[in-house]
Amino acid sequence: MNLTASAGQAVEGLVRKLRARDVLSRQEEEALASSVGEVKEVGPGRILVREGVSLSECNLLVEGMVCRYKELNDGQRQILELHLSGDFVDLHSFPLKRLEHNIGSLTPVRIAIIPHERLKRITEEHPHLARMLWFSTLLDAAINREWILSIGRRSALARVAHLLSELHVRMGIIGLVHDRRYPLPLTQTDLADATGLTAVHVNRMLKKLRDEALVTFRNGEVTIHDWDGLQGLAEFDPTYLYLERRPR
Amino acid sequence: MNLTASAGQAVEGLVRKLRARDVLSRQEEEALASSVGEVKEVGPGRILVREGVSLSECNLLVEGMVCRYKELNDGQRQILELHLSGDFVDLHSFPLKRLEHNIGSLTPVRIAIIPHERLKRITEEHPHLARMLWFSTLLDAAINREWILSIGRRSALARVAHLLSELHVRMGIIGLVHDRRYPLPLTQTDLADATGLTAVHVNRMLKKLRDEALVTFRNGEVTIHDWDGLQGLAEFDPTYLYLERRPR
DNA sequence: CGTTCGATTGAGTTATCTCAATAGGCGTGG
DNA sequence: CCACGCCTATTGAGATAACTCAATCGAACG
Repeated sequence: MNLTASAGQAVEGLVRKLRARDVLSRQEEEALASSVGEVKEVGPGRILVREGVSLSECNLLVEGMVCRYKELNDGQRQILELHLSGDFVDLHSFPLKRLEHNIGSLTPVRIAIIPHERLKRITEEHPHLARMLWFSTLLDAAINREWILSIGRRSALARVAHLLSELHVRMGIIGLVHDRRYPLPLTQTDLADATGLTAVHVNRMLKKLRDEALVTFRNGEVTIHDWDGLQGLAEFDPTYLYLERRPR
Repeated sequence: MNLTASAGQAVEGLVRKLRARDVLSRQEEEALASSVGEVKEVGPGRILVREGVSLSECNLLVEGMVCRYKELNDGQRQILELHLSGDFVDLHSFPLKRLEHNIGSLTPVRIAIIPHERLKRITEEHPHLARMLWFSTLLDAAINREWILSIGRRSALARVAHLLSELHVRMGIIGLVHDRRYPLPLTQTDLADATGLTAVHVNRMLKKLRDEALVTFRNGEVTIHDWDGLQGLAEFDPTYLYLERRPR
């Protein structure tokens, strides 16, 4: 059936992400796919979820890139996390019922909508799958914590290097790294808002990373020249991404 | 029965925390209490959970204060979150199976141990309670995100003010604020590690907050002199603590 | 009563920011 | 097809928030 096929496609990225960490049964995959409601397309630079609004459905990112962010009164923005295809961007709105931050699209995106009602049923009928979904929200929290360390204690250069390293690994998982390159449709201002720096300073750090032949970020594409050197500089250790498969 | 009584006491703080946000049935409370295994006491400055170690139980903080933290190679430390009585400190180890950061005691603490096996049973037999536990891990994530904003974009003064504000509210929930004062058994170095600053600079910021008659932190105690002024300076808005009770 | 740890303060340093100017790329409309 | 305007990237120069180093002081502790 057509609808099922597209629902299957919609959850494909998520399924791959979960399977990288644990065993997902056929029934569980079906339960996920059958939970997908509408699939919609949204342009870049749009707010997908606004802070404080009462929610009754979640957004699964099928294609494109989105970010979560908060702003201060003077207009300063802080990006809290970047999301790639397959990320269940605001799954946490299911237990929380609202978000305390915004979610915005950075590129044109395709989004699968999953009603909270369906998720509730999953927690009742598929406890193991529910635990995996729980896990995936905690993976976001682990990324949040690594960013706290990064912004709080790493130098500007290491912060940028760390972010590009994290994205390299996460892009790799979803098959978007080819020949040590991956797409990164961000401006230097976005990068600054993600690292707690200024756009001007990010520019200088990128130049330095380029000059030291570690990475290049240009024209929306990142090229890794020296992965070991980059990881070393950033003190990047991917264990916080919980990539090993679980025992059992 | 004696054991039940002490288990009831052990989960009391958590129960209060959950009840501040949703309805918790008698059976659910019992299910929680009956999940408590050992209750143990640990001295200050000890590591309760070490990063990377495979885990099969969680720690519920009954009394005292603990923190999660990470360190860089050069010894710089970043505190990721502070936990108070009633916090289910490493509930996230249930889905994650290991942590990517350390958990250390800041004071003498009393800890209730809850085996993962019991939690698994809760997810199978008490889906609503399981969702509340999920919620409580996401509350930590919300705090993490607010810290990212704070460290990334607030001034040093506002960062310290924000942290003292957050703790004021959280201490209030568990009944530890009396007469605009609450206990805070941290050194200025700890505060620095939580805010991504230097101990020296934290000292100066504390002096400034004192001089401006906003807050005083001295002898392990915080006194709020001007709550509105403090909140204003910090741009502190407690909605990220999800304190409203859920509809239904 | 010496030792240690945390708090405090001064003085000089530096990483990062701010302001500002220039240049490149790209879309739109004449 | 060119010209204009806008957005992003780049670079220089000067400003400043936060850091480092270092000395003093007080309280706790054995």
